Amino acid sequence: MEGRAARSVKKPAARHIPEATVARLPVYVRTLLGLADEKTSTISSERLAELAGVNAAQVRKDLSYLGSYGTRGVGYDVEYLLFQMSRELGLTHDWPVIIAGVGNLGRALANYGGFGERGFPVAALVDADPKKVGKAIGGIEIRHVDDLPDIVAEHHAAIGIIATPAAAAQDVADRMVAAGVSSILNFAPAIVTVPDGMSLRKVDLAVELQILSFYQQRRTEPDADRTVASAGGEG
Amino acid sequence: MEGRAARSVKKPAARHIPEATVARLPVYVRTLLGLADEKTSTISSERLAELAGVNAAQVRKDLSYLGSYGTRGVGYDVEYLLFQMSRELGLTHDWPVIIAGVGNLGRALANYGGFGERGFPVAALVDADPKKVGKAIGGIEIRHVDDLPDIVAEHHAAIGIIATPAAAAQDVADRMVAAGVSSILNFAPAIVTVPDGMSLRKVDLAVELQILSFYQQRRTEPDADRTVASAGGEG
DNA sequence: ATGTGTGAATCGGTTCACAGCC
DNA sequence: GGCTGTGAACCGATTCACACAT
Repeated sequence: MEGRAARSVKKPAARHIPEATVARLPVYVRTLLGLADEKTSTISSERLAELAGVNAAQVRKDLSYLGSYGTRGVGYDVEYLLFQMSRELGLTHDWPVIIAGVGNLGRALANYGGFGERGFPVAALVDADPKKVGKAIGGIEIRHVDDLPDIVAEHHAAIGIIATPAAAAQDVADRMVAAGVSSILNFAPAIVTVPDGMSLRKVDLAVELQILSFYQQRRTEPDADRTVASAGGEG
Repeated sequence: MEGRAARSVKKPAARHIPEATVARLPVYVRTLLGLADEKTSTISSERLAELAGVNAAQVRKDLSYLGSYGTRGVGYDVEYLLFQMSRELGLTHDWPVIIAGVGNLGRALANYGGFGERGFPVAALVDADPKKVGKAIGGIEIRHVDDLPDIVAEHHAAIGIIATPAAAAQDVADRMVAAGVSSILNFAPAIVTVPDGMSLRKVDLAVELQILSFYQQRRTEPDADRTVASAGGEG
């Protein structure tokens, strides 16, 4: 860690914030928003840690990457911290997103209002099926995936959401990238790759359940003896 | 999420699988299923790594936690590996899940057919609002959250999905645990805690977008940051 | 010759513990 | 006294590199 600037040559790049910390910042923001509502003006790392479900030292270290925004002996100013974190996360303005794939999952995501409420309005829906084009879901018209370049330009969209079947995911990702999208959230159960410099995150709902299933399995079947009432095939 | 030792003396961790490995197993399974379809009979760690989007050494190490299922100089037998991994993950039978909260998100998840297709049929929907009780979504009747104990017993459900508003999440989690659920997937934008020995995973869609927003922000807004000069120091 | 299985090295991240400031 | 900010210790996970099996 190069906390203090040395006389040696150093990259002028902006502070590097560990990825794990970045992933927690939104949780802190959410927590602070709740606190701001109830007029709490300052908060200690200990209390924030408790509310955010992490360790207090973690909170302090995480916040220290943003700068020294706390006051020793006092804590952090809620409003100020919120402002700094929102700015850092780029939450000072909306980010229109484009959802590709209007099958079950895409429809579900389009109908789910939670994106818009939290600063990520769904700007457009695209699908490869001409029969779906022209229809609308949740008030947003479905357009053809070939129009992606226009749509991206039109809405200044930088973030794309992939909700297509697995087989189409990589192709759609490529088209999104070509159209100018540089951040992708992939819900399709497939590995997609993007060029260097782009961001890619994935959420696979079934995988989450399978992970739970692993531990559940171990809990209910301590020694491969008791089987849950079901098909029970065992080799 | 620690495996409890059986009655024997402390078993020296012969079977402990790192959490990070567990999280990748479902991806391997998915990949292998695709390979099995196209009649590939054996696969090398290198090829599997490529398809699963990870490093080859990682694949070998991960698989070695399950046992020595590969053949040196040859690779892994796809079918056999698939069988072993499915068994380990508890995917040899279905796991009925219960979704709590029938707002936008819950409706979206209930309508999304992907859970059932992949071994996690939605056994029941519950909500606290009496006006919603009795209605159905995606063919599944909505029942009152007070009935959770009955519903859990009835369906032998071990996994619960929380899709309520943030404010209700902890209460619902507590009720699920009391009703006998021991694995929870939380979609509500709130921190929930469960007793030791239970599993809890969270998926926050807005948080995923906010993480993307962070990197997007840095990409679009070049430096705009003060210089790191030796005179500055901190504070 | 090929590709697994695994100790050893490495890396990133978490937690500890305390110096420094209010 | 109270609480932040951060080096240092620690811990888990990833990657390397090579012995070993086929």
